[in-house]
Amino acid sequence: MAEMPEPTIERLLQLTRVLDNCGKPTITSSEIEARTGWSSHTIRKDISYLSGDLSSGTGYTTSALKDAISTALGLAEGRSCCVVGLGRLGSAFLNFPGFLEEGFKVVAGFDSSVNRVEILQSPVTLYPSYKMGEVITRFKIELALLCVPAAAAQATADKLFAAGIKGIVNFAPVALVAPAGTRVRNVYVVDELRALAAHISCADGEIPACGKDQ
Amino acid sequence: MAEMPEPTIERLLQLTRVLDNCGKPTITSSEIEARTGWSSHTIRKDISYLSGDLSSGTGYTTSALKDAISTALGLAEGRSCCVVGLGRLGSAFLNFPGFLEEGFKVVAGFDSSVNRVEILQSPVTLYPSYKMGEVITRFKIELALLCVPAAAAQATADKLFAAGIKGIVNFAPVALVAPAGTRVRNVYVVDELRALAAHISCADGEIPACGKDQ
DNA sequence: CGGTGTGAATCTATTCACAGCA
DNA sequence: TGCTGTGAATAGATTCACACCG
Repeated sequence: MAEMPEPTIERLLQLTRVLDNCGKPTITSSEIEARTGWSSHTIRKDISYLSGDLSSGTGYTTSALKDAISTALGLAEGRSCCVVGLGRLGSAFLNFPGFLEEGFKVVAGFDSSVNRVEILQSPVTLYPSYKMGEVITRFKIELALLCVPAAAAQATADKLFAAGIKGIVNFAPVALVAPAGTRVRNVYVVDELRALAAHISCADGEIPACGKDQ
Repeated sequence: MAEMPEPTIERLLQLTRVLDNCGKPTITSSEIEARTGWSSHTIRKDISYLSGDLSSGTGYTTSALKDAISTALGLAEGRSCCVVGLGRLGSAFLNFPGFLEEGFKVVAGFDSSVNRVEILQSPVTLYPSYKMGEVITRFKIELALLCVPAAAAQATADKLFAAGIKGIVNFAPVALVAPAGTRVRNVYVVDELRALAAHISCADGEIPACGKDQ
């Protein structure tokens, strides 16, 4: 079995969302094409990277496919994560049930304000930021949701990586520098709007040169 | 000037974040490499798709580069957008100043609950959902932030596209089907964690086949 | 020289075409 | 016949190599 291309991984990740909402025991590659816009060829190729007994003659068994993606991508492991920066966004994550449902356990929250750490009600244990290193090591936390202000984002990320964090979901509008072997994924709504706007300009021909649609 | 590859567009969009936070009048491709992980070759190639007088002999003039990206990608236009679904997330967007700073104007909010529309305080005019088509046409709204529950997401998206919306930022954990000429960008934190987890598994060698790092 | 700009070469991903299976 | 699975062909993006400019 060959190495999975990066885009394939991204599509398989998305594909589980389609399978969750398809409501049928079986699904064909062309049905997936209709729901995603990816060509059935691409989808079949993507799925061919997985192993297992997936095609019941006609179409794939949705549950088997979901499981295959889950194990192939190492999503069945139940990883620990933490929330860093307990402002409006960060504290909302403390009470969000969706993480557990997908196998992620939020085991700690951090904030530089000791006061806030003491006052906030939360089902997750909260710590002042200076305990980050210790707590991350102790609970073997691998992932972090970084919700601090932009100005503090890089410094905080540095501490997280030093403590052994492997991946950060970054909510600050800043491009973080990250050491080798780690990953950052940025979530910033304005940037999503900008990406959409770029493609609109392109489609309208307002703009000289630009990639094509879908 | 050739067509811009899709990945180039994505990187140029990200690049403005680096330029915003670099604090210098000029920046070289290798400095950008250090801050982003993309090779200086790739960056120079990306920038070569832009037009204008960008390289002052040594390095690029940051402000000129920012402007060039902005015009090349059609981001200088001041597009109108709306918020659909005024729950916790949606109503937070009504008061968020970051959109305007980047040239996006939130001109309407919609919710299926007439009651909620009447009660909510907001700097943005709010409407009941059945007025979506009319309002979107009247104000030439091009973009939507879709913050409705997962079960309502596709139906609402269909109405938005029918009304002429060109791009949706989707916060529901659902893969939306979208007509040709339109775009959807998904923002869902759990999926970001899953992507990180997939790459961790890969790096740890826990998983048979998988793309490589960075 | 230390940088940028860009055609050519390499590497990667997608699409095609067809064999195999229910 | 309609679908999956996969090597081969095409298209696409990145990397390289070198000319060129301050």
